Amino acid sequence: MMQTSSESSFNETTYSRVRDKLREDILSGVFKPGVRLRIIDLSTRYGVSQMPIREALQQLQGEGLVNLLPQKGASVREVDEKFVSDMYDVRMAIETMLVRNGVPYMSDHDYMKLVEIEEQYEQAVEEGDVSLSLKLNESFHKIINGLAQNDEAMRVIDRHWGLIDSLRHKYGSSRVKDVVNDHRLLLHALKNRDAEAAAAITSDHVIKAKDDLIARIKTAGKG
Amino acid sequence: MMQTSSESSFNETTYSRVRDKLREDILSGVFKPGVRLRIIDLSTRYGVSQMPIREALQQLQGEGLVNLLPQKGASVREVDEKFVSDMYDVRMAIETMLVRNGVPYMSDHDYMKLVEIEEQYEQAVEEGDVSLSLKLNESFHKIINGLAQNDEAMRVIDRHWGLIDSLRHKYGSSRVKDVVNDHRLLLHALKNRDAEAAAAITSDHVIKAKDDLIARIKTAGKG
DNA sequence: TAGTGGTCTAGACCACGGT
DNA sequence: CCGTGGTCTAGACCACTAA
Repeated sequence: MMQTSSESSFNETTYSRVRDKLREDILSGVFKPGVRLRIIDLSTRYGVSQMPIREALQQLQGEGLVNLLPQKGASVREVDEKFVSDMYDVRMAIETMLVRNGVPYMSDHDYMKLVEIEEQYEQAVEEGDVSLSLKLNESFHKIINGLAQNDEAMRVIDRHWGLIDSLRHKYGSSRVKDVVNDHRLLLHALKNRDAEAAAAITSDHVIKAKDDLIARIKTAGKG
Repeated sequence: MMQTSSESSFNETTYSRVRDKLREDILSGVFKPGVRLRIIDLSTRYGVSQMPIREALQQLQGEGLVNLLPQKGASVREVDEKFVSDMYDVRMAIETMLVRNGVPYMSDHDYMKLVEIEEQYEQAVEEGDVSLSLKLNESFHKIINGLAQNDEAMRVIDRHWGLIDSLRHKYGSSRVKDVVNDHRLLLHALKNRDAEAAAAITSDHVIKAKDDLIARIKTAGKG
């Protein structure tokens, strides 16, 4: 059997393809939190031998999506309330730092871009386009986080966020109105180049998002 | 050839052994930042075949110690001034959050343990035992960071810290006196269960440590 | 168009857990 | 003490690079 011959995507290895597909399968709920991931099963599922599967699992462990125990096997990361809370606290800490450090580097062009995205975001909210609004919201925060040019910090919050983000899609949000308000406050602080105010608003914003998601998970669990 | 037969350490796989040895070799300077890591070389060096080496490299990439490019190979992570600065900013953000969240959970026993470690620390400093003082300093901060019980946050700051820590050993510190003072201030805030004061002191403490290390790297580079 | 070196497969090895 | 399934080895395969 040839290895990567058939329809070989350019500059893409087998393990990276498996990793991306497996990540997608986990985040879309094909493999739910806690389930065992048997290498042989995955091997037949993705049509490759065992080693590329293992490499993919190693990498997904690095992303926090998978638990991997020597001689024991792999399982999808459990996400409980505490995990969600801990992750949001990490995000809060880092985003607050990033906005505080980033404000001095913000150009007028950056600011105008933010205003533009916020307008599109509010329109998407108005029209009830949940998918688009989540995407625009992500762009909004990504631009702000990027101002400080701290690649390590960006990697930390990008890396372990997949599972949380899938929960946000699943449970939605009950505070879109409030989010819009937070964004406007933040834009106002940014316009004034007020780093401390922007940091305080960001901190508050993330904590409210955390409390909202956890509340929704709780009620869903009871329902 | 048997695989893990000779002197098989209990419950330890080949890749984990290679990973630990390779990490040690990187942090101790056997493989310096930027150097290429050839799988075949490592394969002969550690006396195993190529796959365990690759798995070890995948994991070390997850720890940020190694860069890994598909079809290109691996290299030891470059550490420049910006990397050090970025990592310290991440640490500052997370430790500040941890101490703020942790203070309400601190028991009297925790506090007494901290006082005890600080006494040992100051004595080690007095005696000029650098290795011991670094170790005690680590214990001190680990206890404080652990109060909030945020495993994810702990993982983030533990994970990518190896390279920075090796720099601290290499370049030392010019502010041991100042560190002792910071610790005492911090203990005082903790005694009063003043989370905000403790957070402010922590933030300041980490930033000073960053500036000190970077200054030392700079002067060493010029010297 | 070699040569170098990363990647994949197949099968053997063996740790662990249930019988 | 056997079955299941994770792990390792050897060698083949092939992507990239330098002439």
